[in-house]
Amino acid sequence: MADVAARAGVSLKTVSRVVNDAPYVQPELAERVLAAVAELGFRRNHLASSLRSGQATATIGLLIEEIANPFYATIAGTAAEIARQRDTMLIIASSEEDPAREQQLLRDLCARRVDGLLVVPAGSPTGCDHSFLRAEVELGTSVVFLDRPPGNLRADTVLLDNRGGAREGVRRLVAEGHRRIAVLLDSIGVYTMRERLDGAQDALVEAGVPYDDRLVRDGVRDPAAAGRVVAELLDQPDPPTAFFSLNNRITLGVIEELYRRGSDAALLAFDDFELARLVPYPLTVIAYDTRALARTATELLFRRIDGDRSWPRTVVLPTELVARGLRL
Amino acid sequence: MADVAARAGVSLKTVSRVVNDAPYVQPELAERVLAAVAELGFRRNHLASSLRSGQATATIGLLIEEIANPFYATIAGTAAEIARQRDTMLIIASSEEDPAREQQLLRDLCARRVDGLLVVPAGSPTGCDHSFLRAEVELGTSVVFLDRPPGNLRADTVLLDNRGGAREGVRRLVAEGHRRIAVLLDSIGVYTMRERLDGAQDALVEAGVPYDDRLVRDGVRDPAAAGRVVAELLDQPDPPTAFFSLNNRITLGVIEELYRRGSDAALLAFDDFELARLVPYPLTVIAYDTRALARTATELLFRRIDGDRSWPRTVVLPTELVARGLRL
DNA sequence: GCGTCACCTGACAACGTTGTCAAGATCCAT
DNA sequence: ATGGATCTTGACAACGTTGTCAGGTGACGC
Repeated sequence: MADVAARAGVSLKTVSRVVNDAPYVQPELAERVLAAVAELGFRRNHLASSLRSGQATATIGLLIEEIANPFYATIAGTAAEIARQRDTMLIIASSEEDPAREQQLLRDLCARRVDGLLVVPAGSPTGCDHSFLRAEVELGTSVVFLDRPPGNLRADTVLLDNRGGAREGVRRLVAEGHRRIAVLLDSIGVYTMRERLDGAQDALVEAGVPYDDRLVRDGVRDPAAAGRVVAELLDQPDPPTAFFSLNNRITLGVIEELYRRGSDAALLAFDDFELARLVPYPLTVIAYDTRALARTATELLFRRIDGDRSWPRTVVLPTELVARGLRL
Repeated sequence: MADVAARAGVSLKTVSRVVNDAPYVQPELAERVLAAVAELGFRRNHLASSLRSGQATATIGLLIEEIANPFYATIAGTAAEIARQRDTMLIIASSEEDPAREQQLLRDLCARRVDGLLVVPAGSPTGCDHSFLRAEVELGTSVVFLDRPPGNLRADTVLLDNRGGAREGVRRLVAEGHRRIAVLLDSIGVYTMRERLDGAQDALVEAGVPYDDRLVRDGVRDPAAAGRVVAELLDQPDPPTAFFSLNNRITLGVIEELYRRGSDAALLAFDDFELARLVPYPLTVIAYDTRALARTATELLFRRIDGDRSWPRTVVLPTELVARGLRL
């Protein structure tokens, strides 16, 4: 910048004014400055700029579990889109469900002085503790949680109606006459899984269906494991007549095994997925609007960044039952 | 930091030494400093730090077309993973196939003084011009291109063997006796599409199959459009006996329409996808290792960041034909 | 007693910006 | 002419760090 100033024969401050198109610069001088900028290939250093001005790095951080997962990819895409409308860059970090790593990444993001943070808390058996963020929040970093609530911190939160959705879905299974419903889940440590399981139990209790906890299988981490669990459950005496899969990775494995066996068990699955229509087994999915989840959270975040100091709010978005799959 | 220094009764520099655990600090002083850090909730300002030290923002930029697309999400996830091993953050930006936006985003990333840039160039009919990056490269920002080559710039590039893969696939169709092969593509402006189409033509030419350009359909932007194009082609006299879909979004629409009609046309498709095994129509996919693509590019980038000044290289990764889908 | 060396500490400037302020120029209405 | 308002410019300090350098202490060998 000093070089530009020298070349244009003006002061540093005038160059600064021109590159920020501030008022009160003679057109002729501005032109000289712009020429010098072009010749020298000058580019404003965003770091120095936001260091000086204290706030406004025009960057927000997004902390999710895993970028490659379509759910989080959709969230990231939506957040990036809204951020771009405000010329804000998005730093994405993955915690891989590890609370320690989550904390480290959040601290690092704060050290980079992001304007705000969108956080999907890492699931953990002990429950996450986000109280370390309080200092940052007071220091001016806005934080919004999505998909899962924070631990030990009051902040804006956007959730899905996991419990209500699961309840509705299982109600339908019960209404269709199912009494033995197997539930497959990834990890009971994760908030959304607990909620969905609770919703299923709500529906069973209200219908007076006895609860058989041998039908609930935790720790189903991937499609292959899901397939094995389905096989095992179907091979036992008095097998389940319906399956409830609590996430879409599990759903894939369940479908494959049910299709392979030509089973006629009912299938209820949390999470819609793009190819659900083309899958060779009929199922009911509990769908929701992932983009709306991300949009709500990101807009809430920007409202905070813009200075909204009102009381933190929690938004819960609805789910919907949708029939999917091919009836071959 | 000044507050910490005051509280611990030491100089700024000593605090700096402690928080960077530099040598030559008395344990007792270090302890006092750490106590002050904890009490005051001090957090090092990464911006100021990298401003001072000139280089090393510990941040890289990734420019892709669209985060929500699973292909790019996989790339982003892989890049983030490798970056994290080096305590580097990842800024992700989407160009949405718009070269002007791409240029603006790349300039912005450079202004943020990222250590390096991973770029999937935006496809455009006119071909992209990345010469504006030359100044940045000379100024010290490393750049690696992936999936598509840069325009007017010599830089490391990691590509897939689009042409070879398409050639192999179409060779197989021809070997099975197909003579009328329809090709559906998104946009001929995109490098990968041109290469794949060229590969298909290579195979036809070498087999002496006459080329009917009414069977090549450009501008197929989404699954619904693909379905309509398939319907139209099959309804005309002398319909194609095989379809070649040049990307996976098109493939979904083609499958749906072929399945709906109970067609027996052969289907060849570029890009594998997770549910390909469960789709109700047999197809051959041209698969490749997306993670390897991203890994190669990211490792190349870090080698450059670490000071590798050797001649820019271009890496081409192989593709593979895989049978997918259910034969109902 | 003196030089050498390793260890420890702090003053100061610098990184590249921009906010603050003061001062000069110009214009208009009194 | 005079006062005031508006426009235009630049000197300077500051943002929060860290590299450089100079200086201090103590131990050791001669």
